Amino acid sequence: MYPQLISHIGKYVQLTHDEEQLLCEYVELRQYKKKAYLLEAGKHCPGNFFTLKGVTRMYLINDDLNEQIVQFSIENWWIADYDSLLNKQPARYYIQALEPTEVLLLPDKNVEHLFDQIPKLERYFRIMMQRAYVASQRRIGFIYGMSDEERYRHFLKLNPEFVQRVPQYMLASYLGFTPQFMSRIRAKKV
Amino acid sequence: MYPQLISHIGKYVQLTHDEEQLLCEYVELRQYKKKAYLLEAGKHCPGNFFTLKGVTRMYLINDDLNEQIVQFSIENWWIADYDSLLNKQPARYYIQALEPTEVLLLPDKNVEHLFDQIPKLERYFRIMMQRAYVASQRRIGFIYGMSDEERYRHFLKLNPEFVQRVPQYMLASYLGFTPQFMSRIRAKKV
DNA sequence: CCTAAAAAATGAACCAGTTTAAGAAATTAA
DNA sequence: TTAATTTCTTAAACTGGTTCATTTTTTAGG
Repeated sequence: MYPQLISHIGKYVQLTHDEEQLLCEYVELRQYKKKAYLLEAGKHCPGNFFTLKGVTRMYLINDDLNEQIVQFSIENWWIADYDSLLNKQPARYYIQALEPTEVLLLPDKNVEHLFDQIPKLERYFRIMMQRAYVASQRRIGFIYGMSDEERYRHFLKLNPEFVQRVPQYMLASYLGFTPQFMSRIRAKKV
Repeated sequence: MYPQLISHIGKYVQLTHDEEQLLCEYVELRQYKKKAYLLEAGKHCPGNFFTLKGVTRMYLINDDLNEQIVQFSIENWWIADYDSLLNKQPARYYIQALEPTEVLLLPDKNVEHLFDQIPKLERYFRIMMQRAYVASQRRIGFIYGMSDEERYRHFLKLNPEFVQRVPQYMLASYLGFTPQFMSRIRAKKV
């Protein structure tokens, strides 16, 4: 049993004890060292990862051969290349552990069969997808509505823990500007 | 019965005739003149809109008091302020008809009861949310991976119909730059 | 069909953020 | 504990895209 997962799901839908049991048999515990890859571009995404402990980043290599981070995940977040899962195609993204990391993998294989057995899980994942979508829409709003500097300060205010856990140049990549520019902003802070 | 909706759903899940019937009783046909609002910021989003005919834009007013378009919808797309729906809070966005537009409203009220009666609908909307999320993630990738000019040309190539149907300054707003800059790009095309 | 209003185009001055380059500081591995 | 590597900082020159002001074209309605 994985109480951390069960309790997260419990915030959205009420599973019976049997359903919890069934789900926990279905998921798979995986551990990664720092810098290890949960997923590499070109491979098929094996399923949906729930972070128990640690931090990961999801990124792609863009046309200029730079790494562009699209998302981080920390404890109690789901992360996956949903494009790869939905359209059964090779992943575009890398997912990499930035600390020693422990995740639960919900394999995509037969997942619809699992959902047939536990329809409440389908609701749970509908809500997770909706939340992810809303977060992503908000991010687009921030990108267009704020200057890079405002967006940096805003991110800092909302996610102070984060800044301790990931190197600054990765934050710069996530926020869409250069480490040099970030350094300039930080120097200004006085 | 609304065959256009039923056939769209049919691409993802198989409903029985009774289920189709039940769903169609649940949705509500609405018609809007050009420039009419399906939703205004500050009000609660009444539910999920499925476009039968026409075009709408979804936008917010940013800190500089400019309209920032976050999304368009055309035939067979769902559109809503999912943040408002999910968190039962007033909408941040406006949704406005750009042509005479006909939509089906799936009211949010009791929608979970409807999903209990037709669990396959929950799967359908999970998939819709996942698709929307993927699209939104891709858009963030484009924003960071391409210059404004590249993004404009890329959008044109993928959505040629669109350019005929919406004024250019709205496209510029959606793509995140000024109408003046867009004009410059277009002039260059020779 | 004509006019007022809305949308699109143009040009010049300007600025937020990039690029390039070099060095300093902090981590990591051995 | 040192060498190697990764991360952070600083500064000057540069550029993609904005702003402001004006003109031209298109659209809608009486």
